[in-house]
Amino acid sequence: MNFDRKKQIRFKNDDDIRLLREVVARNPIKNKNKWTEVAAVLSTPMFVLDARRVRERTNLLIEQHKRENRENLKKSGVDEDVTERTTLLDEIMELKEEEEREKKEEKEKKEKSENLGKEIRKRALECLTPKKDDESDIPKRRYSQTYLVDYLKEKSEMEIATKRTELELRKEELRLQKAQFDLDREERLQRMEVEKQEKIAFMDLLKKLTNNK
DNA sequence: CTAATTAATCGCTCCTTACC
DNA sequence: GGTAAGGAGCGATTAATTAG
Repeated sequence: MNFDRKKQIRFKNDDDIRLLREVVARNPIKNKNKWTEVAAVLSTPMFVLDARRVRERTNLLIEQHKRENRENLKKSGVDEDVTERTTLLDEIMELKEEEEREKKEEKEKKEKSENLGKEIRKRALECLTPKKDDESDIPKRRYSQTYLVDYLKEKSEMEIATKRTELELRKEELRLQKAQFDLDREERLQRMEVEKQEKIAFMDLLKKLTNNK
């Protein structure tokens, strides 16, 4: 028995929607401290939340959403209901994926440039270390200096070249990502619109039927 | 009603980041 | 280098909800 444990706060569907809206609006995936803001916005005296609670609830919802998607797919492609709830969850998942991709890329880039630096330094060092005596017809100092200059030149050229290609690649990637994202969003909105129209048509039909009675 | 299932809380640990 | 601070996730425990 633990007496200092808080009373549990259960999320209702409305609460979930409000939560998901805030998460999409503020993107705490990218700015960790935003979890606090989200919690502050959603908290009322009756419904007290902290950043951790908000984060854990979001994760739980996403887990459930993923599970549902998997199951729908298995049951031979039942389309998910197009509701605000699922739309929001999809968007949050995209935010998460985007963040992950960015982190991975950053890491890879860092490693790459580190390796490049190491390599060049190593080679420069090799050329600076004294050779055996039998090569001494070339003055040591001159010998190493020219090589050092060469390597420095090589180094900066390589860096500029790789940076340029990396930048172009990155730009292209971003463009594609954005295009895909916009496409997805457009598709979802359209689906929602179609559903709304169908609902309206259905209601009209109902009205007609009842009036004609 | 009780048993089973699902969700919330919390302690702990691991990771990253900032600072020395 | 290391280490303090804070975020995040995992798992055990407990509480609430649902099924039977």
